[in-house]
Amino acid sequence: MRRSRRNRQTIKMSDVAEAANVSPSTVSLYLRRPGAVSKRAGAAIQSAIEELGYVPNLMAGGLAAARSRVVGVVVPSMRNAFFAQTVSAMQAIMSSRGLQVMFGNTDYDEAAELDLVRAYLSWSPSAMVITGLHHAPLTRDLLRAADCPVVEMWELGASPIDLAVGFSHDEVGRAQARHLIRKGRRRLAFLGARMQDDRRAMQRADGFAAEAREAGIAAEIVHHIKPASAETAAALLAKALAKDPAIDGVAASNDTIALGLLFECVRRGLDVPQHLSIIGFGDLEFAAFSNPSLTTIRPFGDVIGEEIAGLVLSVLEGGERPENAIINTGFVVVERGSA
Amino acid sequence: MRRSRRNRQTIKMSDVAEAANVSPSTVSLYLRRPGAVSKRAGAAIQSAIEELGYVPNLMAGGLAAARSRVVGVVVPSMRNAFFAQTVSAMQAIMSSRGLQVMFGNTDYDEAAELDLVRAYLSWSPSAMVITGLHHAPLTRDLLRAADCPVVEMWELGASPIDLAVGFSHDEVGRAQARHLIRKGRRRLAFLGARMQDDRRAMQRADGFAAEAREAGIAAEIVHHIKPASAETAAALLAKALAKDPAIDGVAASNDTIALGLLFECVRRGLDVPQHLSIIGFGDLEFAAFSNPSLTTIRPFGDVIGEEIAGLVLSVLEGGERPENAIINTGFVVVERGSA
DNA sequence: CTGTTAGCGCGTTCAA
DNA sequence: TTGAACGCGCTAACAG
Repeated sequence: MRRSRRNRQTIKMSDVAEAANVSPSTVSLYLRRPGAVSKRAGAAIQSAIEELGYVPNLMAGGLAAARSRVVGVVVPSMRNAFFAQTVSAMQAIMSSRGLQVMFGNTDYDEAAELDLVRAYLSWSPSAMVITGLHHAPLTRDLLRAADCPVVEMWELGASPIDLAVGFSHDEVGRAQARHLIRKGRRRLAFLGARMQDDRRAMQRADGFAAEAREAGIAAEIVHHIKPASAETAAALLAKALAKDPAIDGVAASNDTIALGLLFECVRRGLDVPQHLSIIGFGDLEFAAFSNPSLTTIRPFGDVIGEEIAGLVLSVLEGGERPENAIINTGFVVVERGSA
Repeated sequence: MRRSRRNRQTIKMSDVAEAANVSPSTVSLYLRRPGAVSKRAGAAIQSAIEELGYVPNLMAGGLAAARSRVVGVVVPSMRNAFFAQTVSAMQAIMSSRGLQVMFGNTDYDEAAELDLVRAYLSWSPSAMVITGLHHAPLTRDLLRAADCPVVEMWELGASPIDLAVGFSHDEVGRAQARHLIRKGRRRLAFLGARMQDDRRAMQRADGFAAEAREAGIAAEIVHHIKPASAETAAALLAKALAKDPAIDGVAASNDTIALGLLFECVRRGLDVPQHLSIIGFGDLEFAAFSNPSLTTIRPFGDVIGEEIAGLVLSVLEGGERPENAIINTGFVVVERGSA
């Protein structure tokens, strides 16, 4: 029966100490700073650990140190390839340095975000990583009061709580508009899904509109309440064409929408990029496969994850703290067939 | 300066107890079983908690209980949409019941898997969730000795350590072959990426070959060492055609390969499904968008996550344990244009 | 470099 | 139903 709770003979630090003929605190010290212990003691401890199969109890350690090796990570959705990429890259590095990633999805819900932040803070984490710069006031307060580095990611612009790693979505929208304009397009539209929840998509839309306005070019912003999908894309295109049948260049809030648009254009017999130029955002794997292939914007999600891991590790280990560091990971326009 | 460690005034259970005029253990009892405390005391405690903004210290609780509300989850890669879906679905349910998900990617490396398992076990988790049924012997031993439910997911077949939720990859391979045969295809091939690491892909290939053999039909298995991508797919197709230029039906180890094949067929002027039928695996979002759209197999990754959450929660709460439960979440063939 | 001494904040007996 | 006592396994001063 595997359910009994107290039956397992757990090897603890004092057992290791006894086997190695040293005191528990020497073992503890060896585990945390191997160099601070004599070679003889270190070797004895190491072999005792291996023979006994000792595994440290991280909860006890965390309780005593008032700090755990946990990093709390809050994202809108891991189903989104962006965040999956960032969190995976981050986890790989952190894991190799003894940090454990706890993650949760908010599904763009501020109440869920607050719950997750509260839950993670109750583990006395080594760091908190959260998506975006906008949070409920209470969430912000909790994070500001947190006794650990706080990294806000995937967005730059407003003033961060502590550290920030990401890029400007306003700039992305502007780059989308500039690209279409450079291609000779003069009647633009930005098509976005679920922008009422996704503030970063909204910022891209605003940047897009601003850039067009400054260039003296017409630009519609069309949005749909539902999340990105092929159907949403079809509905968005219909709506945009209804507003202005002569639209010749569109930016999509993400590549799922952009690919859906490509698909819908085929269905309608609209030639891309002849009649309509399309530029996406995200550079999904399939952006390169479509026909025509999708011109889009690549944001470097993995770099965001790596930078965050580096930042957190340097704060934790170096002691040297890049106070209020802001890292811009940038983005590039990937020009392909659709625009 | 946010780096000082002991400066934050943490509200602890004893503070709540004092404010509510009860003893700490009554507060503890109230938190764990609200019904076991008198109405008066309960109300007093509740308001004290809210006024003080008390947040339980999960490490202290876990240490005392010899068990944390952590669930360790080990997947090959969160970048893989399958696992992102499963883990997200699981996390959503678990989080609503007070369980925290800690996850890590193995990148199909058994040593990395072992490290992660060891790390998660040192948190005295409430449950362990791991991908597949095959692990290093030591990993298996650790998991078998673990004092918590262990769920192996995304694979059924061999005998599980404890609980299992998934489906048979052998059956998937057979279904792919059957579908192609039913479509009148007589010269088959299975094209797989990175099958030396991905045992489940290998099982699909074996099932595919077995089914073809039993039907008296030729079937090649072609593989490529590198991970799935458009280039890998192109190389695989070239290799398959070199082995047998008359191949008329292929199954891909996943939809990324399948979509890459579709793309490569366009490039080569091979009509799909006229000259070549293609069936994938995974039902990626873009399988429905391609031209022709991709016939594939849908595995219900979210259901796997939900079932796991339900299983774990019932073991943890119900006490009733579905000992050695095996849940088959199945799969369906999604017929579209490519086969 | 090592050992001693005190807790970390809470769950869990058990007696009242 | 409540409270007192005890200890979970470890870290962090400090003294030697």
